[in-house]
Amino acid sequence: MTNRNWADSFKLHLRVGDQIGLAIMRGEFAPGSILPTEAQFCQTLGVSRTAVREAVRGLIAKGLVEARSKLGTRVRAPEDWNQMDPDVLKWRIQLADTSTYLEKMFQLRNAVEPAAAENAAMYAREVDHDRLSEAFGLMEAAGDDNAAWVEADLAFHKCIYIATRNEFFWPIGQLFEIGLREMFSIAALGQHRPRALEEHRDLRDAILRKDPAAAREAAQVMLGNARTDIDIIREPTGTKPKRSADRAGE
Amino acid sequence: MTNRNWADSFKLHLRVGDQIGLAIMRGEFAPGSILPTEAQFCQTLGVSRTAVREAVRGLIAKGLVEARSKLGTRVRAPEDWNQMDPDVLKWRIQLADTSTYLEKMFQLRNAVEPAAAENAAMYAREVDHDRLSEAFGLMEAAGDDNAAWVEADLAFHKCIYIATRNEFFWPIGQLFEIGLREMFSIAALGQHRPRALEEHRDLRDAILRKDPAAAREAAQVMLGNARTDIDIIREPTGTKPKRSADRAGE
DNA sequence: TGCGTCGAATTGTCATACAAATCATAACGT
DNA sequence: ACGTTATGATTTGTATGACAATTCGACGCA
Repeated sequence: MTNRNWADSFKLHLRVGDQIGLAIMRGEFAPGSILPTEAQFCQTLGVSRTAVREAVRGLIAKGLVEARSKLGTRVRAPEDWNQMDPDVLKWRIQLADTSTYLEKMFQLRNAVEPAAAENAAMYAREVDHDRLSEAFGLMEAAGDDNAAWVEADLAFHKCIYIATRNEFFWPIGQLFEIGLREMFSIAALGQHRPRALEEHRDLRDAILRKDPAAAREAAQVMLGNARTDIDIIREPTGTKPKRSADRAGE
Repeated sequence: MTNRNWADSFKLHLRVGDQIGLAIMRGEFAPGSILPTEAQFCQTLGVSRTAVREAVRGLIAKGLVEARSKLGTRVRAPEDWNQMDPDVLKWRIQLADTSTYLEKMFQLRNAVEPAAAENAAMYAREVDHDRLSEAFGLMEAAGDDNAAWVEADLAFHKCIYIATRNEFFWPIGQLFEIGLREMFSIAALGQHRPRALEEHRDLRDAILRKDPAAAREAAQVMLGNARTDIDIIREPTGTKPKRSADRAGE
């Protein structure tokens, strides 16, 4: 079920969409400008017009471009294209400077996640409690397996967002999930893990006993520490995560 | 041609996408199930396969469905489809119960908007200040023109989100903009407007003088008042939702 | 029973043709 | 000379038909 490259490798129109979308976000086609005609893309990329058109349909759906007869397909303003889209996000990560990206993501996360925890404490149902406990169990069981720990961590936070029973929180959790997963292949938070585990336990307990204030508090503590951990990573002194993403921008 | 009610989207594939997307969100096609084949849609809707395919491309881009050979196009789980997409949002609004929708939106808004104001106070550039002042000027100048006031109000808040200089805040502002605009066609003005104008002025001033704490405070005050007005709407006494629509825009 | 093979169904891609929209330009009338 | 209208050209939109790729299911065979 976790096929990620499936979208990239197969389906021609998705590959084409990837190419064009990335080119747009790279600034190769400036906002407001008209990008090459379908026919030109056909020739450039060596594919049929159908493929190009279907790719462009995807970009239209993501708000990156708008197409009108005779005028051509125009690149829309960056404020208009829908930043939460997984693909848009993926392209952004491939191009962004890692540190500022992290900074911005945490700005939003600091705003949202405590509120999400609060709402989760208020509105979570039993199935949410079960899933949250299960995810926490996976974190406990992760041991030295970094990959497992990261996955469990992400699952834990996703549970919180879903437990809010508010669909509008989901995509934000998704944003962090995608961002963090893309950015760190393996996180280097090893020495902080016992403390992080305790913080997660506090948050889980607060949600389970339906204590919104405590949940908010626990989330804030957790985020504060996570933020400093990130700052540690950003220092060139410690172990550096593999930074494969930010190179694509050059 | 089957449905003549949708005059906004000329393009056939967009109308088709609207129909199918709405049907999916209406639960007509359950998550995990396979929806009718392209050929069947062609016959049902009386359009060519091209139109259906391009419509489905849009739905794929929005995460609503995934298509694989022979298996058909499967409806993905609701957590997977990308809730921030303007169209998805629009469909949701058309189907949602208004009061719970408002409630959920404000849960998120309470979390995000004070933080956005804080960030705007810190990171706004001159062009942002100008645009914010301009939008506020439009609000002042709106007078008795309700439509103008609502538009100016939405523009004002959009300015704040953009002034954060954090792309991840944008789509959330977009969410509110779309939601409020779709929900209330044109709002009747409330007697709250003078107070609302003052609150907006406070917020603007705090951002202009780069005072994050004050900006956060001002946003919270404004949201608190808007929230209570919303609560009035939710009274089952049959009060018209239109009454407080303009307050909801804050 | 277990296995491979083949066929059918469905999406994926291609090619072509024409329709619709719209901009540029030329022709026309006043 | 100027504005208006007709015409044409260009680009996207839609339709249609064909074939490829993939995969499920059923049949036949050992």
